[in-house]
Amino acid sequence: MKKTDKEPMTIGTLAKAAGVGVETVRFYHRKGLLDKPFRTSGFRKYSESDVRIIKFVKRVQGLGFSLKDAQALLDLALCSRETRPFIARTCNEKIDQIEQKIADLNRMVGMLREFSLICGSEASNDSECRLLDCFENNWECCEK
Amino acid sequence: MKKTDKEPMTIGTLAKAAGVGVETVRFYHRKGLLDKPFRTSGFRKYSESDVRIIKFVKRVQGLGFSLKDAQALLDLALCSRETRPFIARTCNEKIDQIEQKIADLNRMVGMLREFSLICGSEASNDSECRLLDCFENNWECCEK
DNA sequence: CTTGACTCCGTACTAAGGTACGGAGTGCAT
DNA sequence: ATGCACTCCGTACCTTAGTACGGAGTCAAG
Repeated sequence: MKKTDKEPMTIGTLAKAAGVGVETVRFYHRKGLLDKPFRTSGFRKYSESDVRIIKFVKRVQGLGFSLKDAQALLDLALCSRETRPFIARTCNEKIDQIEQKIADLNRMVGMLREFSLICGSEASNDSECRLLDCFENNWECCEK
Repeated sequence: MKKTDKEPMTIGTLAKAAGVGVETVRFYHRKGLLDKPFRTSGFRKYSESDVRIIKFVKRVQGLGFSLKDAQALLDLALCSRETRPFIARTCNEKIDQIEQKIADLNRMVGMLREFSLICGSEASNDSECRLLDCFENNWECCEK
């Protein structure tokens, strides 16, 4: 165990480690995504776990979820006998949400593939092909 | 062919048909998602194809894409010999993007399931289990 | 030929998620 | 002990994607 690993960071170091701006960290405090930090003479002090929280948030966000969603996921992070039922329910809701999204994205990819095959290939003729029409026909377009 | 199908609509009729507000239609004009419409004595006149464009945009948006993305998709909506290579490339980029997102979401669901199993079940002990840790370890958490 | 619903336009506002500014205090290296 | 980088705080500003406002013009039914 190296001593340097456990040394508290200032906001700038944290921001750099997490790949965000200092202002973003302050913003996350305002939004309650990060707890009120310890301070030494006014300066906020952070640990590795704060880096992890920010990276987590950024990842969740990158998948198309809001900060509020990220917060909900963070909130179910710790389990105990009391929180278990709530956690189970929240997890299942999240899972349903995500699976819905996956299904939509899969339909979207299928449609794009179809479109690419028909409209992007040299073999195709000059007939107009509208992406729009594909969407309309329940994503089962371009068949003819 | 019924005559009524081809009658031009006013902005309010279009908005209702597409399930958006009148102001949204005007906004889409400003953003260039809808072309400058024909006008009869000042009033914009729309056709069914405008309804389709708006529905398309809304659908694409619902999948987590921006209006800019929607516009790009609209732009490649018509294919011809000249546009084919560009269309194929754009489609494939989009497909890659989406598949990446799907893969991430699948990992996310897997992790949530695991978490739900371990932390949400009555059988589990009181040990701390952090969703965060799961995310960190390449989403292959909670195995033990 | 009036009345009510609809449309016109520019401008302002909202909410989310930051990003920037500016004056003051702090910490540390020279 | 003096700089310079870093931090503090509140406030203002930015973008995206709309939503609302308000005064004026228009259409169409009675």
